[in-house]
Amino acid sequence: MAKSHKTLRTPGLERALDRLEHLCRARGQRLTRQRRAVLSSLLSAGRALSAYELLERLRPEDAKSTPASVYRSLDFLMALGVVHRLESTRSFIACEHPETPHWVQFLICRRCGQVVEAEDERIAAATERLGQRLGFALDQRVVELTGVCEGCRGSAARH
Amino acid sequence: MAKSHKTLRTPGLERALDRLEHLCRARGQRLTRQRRAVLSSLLSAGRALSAYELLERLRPEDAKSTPASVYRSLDFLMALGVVHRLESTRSFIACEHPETPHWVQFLICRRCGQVVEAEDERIAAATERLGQRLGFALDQRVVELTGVCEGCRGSAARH
DNA sequence: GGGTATTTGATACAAAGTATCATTAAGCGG
DNA sequence: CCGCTTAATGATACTTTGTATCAAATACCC
Repeated sequence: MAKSHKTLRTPGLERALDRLEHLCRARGQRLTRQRRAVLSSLLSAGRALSAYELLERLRPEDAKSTPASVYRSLDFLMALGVVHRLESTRSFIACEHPETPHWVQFLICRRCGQVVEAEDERIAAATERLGQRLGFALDQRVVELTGVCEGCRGSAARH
Repeated sequence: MAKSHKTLRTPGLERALDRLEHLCRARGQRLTRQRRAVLSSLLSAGRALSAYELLERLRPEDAKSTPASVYRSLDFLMALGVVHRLESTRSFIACEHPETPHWVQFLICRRCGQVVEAEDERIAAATERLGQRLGFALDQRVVELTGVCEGCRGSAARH
C-alpha cells in the first residue's frame, strides 16, 4: 500500500503528526491509520467539526469508518491532549498548544465559527482557587466563551 | 380544575414560582402550567436532570408532555435565567441566584453528581478581560469545573 | 366571558453517542 | 521480514439528545 495518501505537505500538519507519534511511543500506545487520519482531518479543517462532519471527511479515504470508530479515535486523541471537545457546540478541534499540559479556554465566534484557544493564567488561577474554596479537587475545566469576534463585528452590520 | 396539584409547600419553591410569575409579567410573557411544572420539578429534584429524566418526572402529573414540549419550556426558562444548562453533562438545573444577572460558574462532583453554582468575581473579570484582549464581544460564558467534592473525597476510598 | 396571539400536542425525524463481539492489524521479539 | 499477541477496528444495532411541522388548545387582555 502506498505510504503517502494525499498528506498535503503542510509543515504544521507534519509536525503535529510527528508529535502524535512521539506521544504514542512514549506512552506505549498504538498509532493507527485512523487515529492519524482523524487528527489530520481536524487539523486541515482548521475549525471545529462535529463527529459526523469528521466522519464524512474520512469516508472518501476510508469507507469503513463508522461513528463508533470515529468516537474511539477522538477519545484516544483527547486523552493524549491533542484534541479537545467543545461542549457548547458538541464538536471537536485539534489542540493548538499540545506541548503545554495547561488548562485552556476557548473563545468561539457565533457568527463565523472561529475558535481561538487561549491559555490564560488569570483564569487558570481563579478557577483553581474557586475549586479550593469550595472543596473541589478539580480534574477538568470547561471554559468556553461565546461571542462575536472582531472581524465579524467590523465587517457585517448588526444583522 | 383543582388549583393546587401537589405543590409541596417548600418555601423556596414557592418563592421561586412567585419570582417566575413576576418575571413573566414584567416581560409580557405567558406563564403556563407546563413552565411552572418544569421549574418545580427541577427545583424539587435538587440536582441536575437530563431533559428526558425531567420528562419522566412530569409524566405522572401531565401525561401529555413530550420531549419537544419539555425542551420548549426549558428554553423559555433559560431565557429568563431561572434555569441553566450544564453543557458538559447535557443536563439542566434550576438557578440558585436568579436575582443577580451575573455570570455564574458550576462545580460538578463526578462522584455524587452534586452541582454547586458559584458567582466568582475573579473569574468573571478574568474571562471578560480575555475576551477584550482577543477582540471578542462575549455574550455567553460556560465555566464548568468538574472534580471530586469534599464529602466524596473524605468518605469513599480512592475507588 | 370572548378574542387572539402564543403555546402545546402529536407525530415524525435528525443528530449525537454507545454496546457488543467477531475480525484485523500495530508493534514487538526474533 | 515473519509470526505472535494484544489492542484496535468493523459491523450492527441501539440509546440518548434534540428539532420540525402544523393543527388544536389555552393564557391573558379587555
